[in-house]
Amino acid sequence: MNADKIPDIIITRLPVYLRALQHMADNGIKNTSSQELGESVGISAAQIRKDISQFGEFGKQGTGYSIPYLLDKLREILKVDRLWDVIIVGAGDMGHALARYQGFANRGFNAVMIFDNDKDKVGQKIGDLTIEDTVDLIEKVKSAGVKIAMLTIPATVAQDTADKLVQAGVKAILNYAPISLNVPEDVKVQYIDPATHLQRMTYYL
Amino acid sequence: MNADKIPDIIITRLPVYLRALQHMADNGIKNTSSQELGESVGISAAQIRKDISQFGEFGKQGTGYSIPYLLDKLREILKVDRLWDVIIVGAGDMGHALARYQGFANRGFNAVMIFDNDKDKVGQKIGDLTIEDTVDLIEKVKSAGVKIAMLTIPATVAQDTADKLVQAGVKAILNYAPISLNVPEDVKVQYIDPATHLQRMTYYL
DNA sequence: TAGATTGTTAATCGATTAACAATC
DNA sequence: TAGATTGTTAATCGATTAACAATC
Repeated sequence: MNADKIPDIIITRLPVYLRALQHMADNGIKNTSSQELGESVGISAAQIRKDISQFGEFGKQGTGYSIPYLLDKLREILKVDRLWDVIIVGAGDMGHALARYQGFANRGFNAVMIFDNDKDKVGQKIGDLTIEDTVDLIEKVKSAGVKIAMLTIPATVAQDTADKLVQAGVKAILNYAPISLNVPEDVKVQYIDPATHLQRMTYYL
Repeated sequence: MNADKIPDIIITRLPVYLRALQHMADNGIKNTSSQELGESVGISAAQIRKDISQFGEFGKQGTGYSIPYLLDKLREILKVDRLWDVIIVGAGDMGHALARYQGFANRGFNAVMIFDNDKDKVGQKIGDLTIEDTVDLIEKVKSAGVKIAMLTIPATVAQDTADKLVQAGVKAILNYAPISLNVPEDVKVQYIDPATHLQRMTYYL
């Protein structure tokens, strides 16, 4: 294991490798090469080898990588060899979709609470979850020790709510609100904004 | 206007600038500086100036950028100074959420069709749209000339469906299915996978 | 005018690629 | 063994930052 600081850009690629390897494993494939993995994710073989080798020697000359072994290692590196509790803030259409999303459990995540500030929604059930009042967010998240939140609320209240999440001890925010958030250095934010993503492609049309 | 090839990474940042500037404009702010814009999106002032200057001289020494003017220019560059028709493939929770999403219209996009291969869903209404049968996708998309699609279907059928989209003439795919897609060079793909995004943050927890 | 801020250059920094010895 | 493929080095390529003349 290398003790140096790993570049952020490498960390962003590892989940993509993990996903592709999981897909191969699901199809009963036991081994792969940097070449093959690279083709499946659209990244050069050299870069795949370089990225993976930052964390140890997980391959074998001549035969490549054992998929189950590499899966184990990547999950360990990304710390998804466990189940993280996650909260959802905002019970609109997107919050509903996330609360019902089946793809989290086998990738390391478990939605444990959903909040909304609309009193009419509080108490309603979405799947296993009951919508809770946002006024209780800080207290409940803090005492449950949840570190990860998904934000699906209007842009107008997103910064305020992010501040509350930070107060509650949240360290990772997946932000669906179409606005940039300002958070302390030790809090990570990832952005999902469909319009922004679409606008990254229209330039080329 | 610079005729050189603009690096892809610059194009990915422009929509973020656009979003922040729109936000400022909504608050009645008329001018900004690279410094101020940079702070709001978490990017250095030098980089903002460099990015923007690839396309022309849109600022003024001493006073910075006129927000309405820069908005116009960025929309023109990104080609979102018009309304793009977009289709949704997959009428599950995520497809529903996108079909009802209010944030597209004022950012250059208009959902015009939604498809699903479940015969029980075909004919049902979601907002203004009626769910159509995926078997008709190629024909309908081709004849309507739609160039942009959002894919909210299971990973198992995503590649097949992407191939159909390509056949239908689609050149930009926003892929919500948790799998890497292989498409021709002239087709752009953006990925939105909440589990992948979350896994990019757990490493740091 | 004086102060502020751009657009741009050069320097620095970091990421990607090519190539190959090591070795399974 | 012969063929394949890794991990790693050095070279290349590209992106970011610092600094400042130009100028509003």
